[in-house]
Amino acid sequence: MKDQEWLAEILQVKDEEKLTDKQKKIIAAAIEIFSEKGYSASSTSEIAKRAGVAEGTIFRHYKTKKELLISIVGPIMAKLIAPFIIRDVDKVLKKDFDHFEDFLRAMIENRREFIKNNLPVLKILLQEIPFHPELKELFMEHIAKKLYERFKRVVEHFQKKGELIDMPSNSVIRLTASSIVGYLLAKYILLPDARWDDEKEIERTIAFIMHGLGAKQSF
Amino acid sequence: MKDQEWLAEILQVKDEEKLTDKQKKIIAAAIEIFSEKGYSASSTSEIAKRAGVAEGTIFRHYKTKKELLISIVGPIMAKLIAPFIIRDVDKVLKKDFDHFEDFLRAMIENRREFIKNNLPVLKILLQEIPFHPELKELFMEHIAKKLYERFKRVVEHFQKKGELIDMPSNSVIRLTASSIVGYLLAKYILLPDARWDDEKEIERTIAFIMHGLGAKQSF
DNA sequence: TCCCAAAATGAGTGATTACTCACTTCGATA
DNA sequence: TATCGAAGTGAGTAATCACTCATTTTGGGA
Repeated sequence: MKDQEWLAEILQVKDEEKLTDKQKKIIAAAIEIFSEKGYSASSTSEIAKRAGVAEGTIFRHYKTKKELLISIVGPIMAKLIAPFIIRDVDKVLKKDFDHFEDFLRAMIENRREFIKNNLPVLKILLQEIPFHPELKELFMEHIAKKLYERFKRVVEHFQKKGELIDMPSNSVIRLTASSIVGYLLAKYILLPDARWDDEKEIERTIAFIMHGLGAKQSF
Repeated sequence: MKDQEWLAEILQVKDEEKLTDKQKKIIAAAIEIFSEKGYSASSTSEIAKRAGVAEGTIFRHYKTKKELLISIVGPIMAKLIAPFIIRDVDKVLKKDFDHFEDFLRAMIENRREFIKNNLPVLKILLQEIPFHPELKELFMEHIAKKLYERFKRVVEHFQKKGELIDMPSNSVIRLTASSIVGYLLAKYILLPDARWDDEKEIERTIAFIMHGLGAKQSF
């Protein structure tokens, strides 16, 4: 783990709780080990050892191992959609962006830093969601649903403006999200060691989406 | 587990080994439990119990738990690229497909059934690849690399034909794969319970790719 | 300096883990 | 039908698991 900016970021979320020095070390160690071996294959004894802490200290602050997982992975979900909540999307639509293209560019730029800084935690989230129904519901109900609703309004706004193709918004969202998530997944997970000309790749991705969904033709 | 066509499919690969009845039950149980709880959280005792077999029987056929995992997940990789190996891609290009579009359609159609029948095993593969270097290398070296090479030749073929945009083949592949994998992931993993008008969604996806990468303009 | 609640400790708990092995059962062949 | 290697068994093993708790250490206010 060369880079530990994510620690600062996740701790910032939890600052209100005034964490002990050892608590911070526990969280840091847990993130490292969970993302290296997966939640189930990680033992509390190993986390304690890497944190330089007695095993009992972990259970003083977290009743169970799963509570430790959720305390790590929960806060990241809120931050994931924060920029879509804080500024109301309607205002964003009417003032800031003349074109869908600009909206996409701003969104990618906005979330890129966040993803880079929180990569290990996002990896854990992605890995564990299928196996923890509480996590899945937390994500689906409070994150995916809201993200979907807001994105849908953006899409329909630009469809009415005649900028986007006349296609069910579900499909527009799926195709747009696939392209963007595909880029992020390739860059950060599949081929993290490859050389990436990020600016060009992002522009290619945006151009691809706009040509694919532009309102030149109908289906 | 309503549908168990995948059992027939994976056993078909292993037929040469003349598996015992109990061996088949072990494999079936292991696939179910691995895909339900993940490899690490699955115990050999539970697998034995669900297979209706003594725990020792598992270790008569597989030295370790990990060997059982690999015996399940390994063969599926070969089948994943089989259609790209059996018929040489060059012949496919020169005879069967006049347009990139037709190639995409045939590829999606071809792999759809396979993915449907092998979903639990593919889920296990996807989940466990990050944590098992042997698996990762097996996949990267023998599957991803070959798939990439062949796909690259297809893309460059249609670029020379003037059908595809003048863009680095890496980016063309990334954008195409994102769109297709995005559709399959959404249909089978993210929203398996939603109603899908598959024919329309596939046509939308292909049209999206062709408009996005068609040779009308250059970058 | 004393005090005390919160923080931290680490030996100890029973349960569960992957895996072993001496033994029994099975089934094809001679 | 007798034989023999492979298939199957299940009690047993040491190690490790998440978690507990009586006890000690710590740090800030009086």
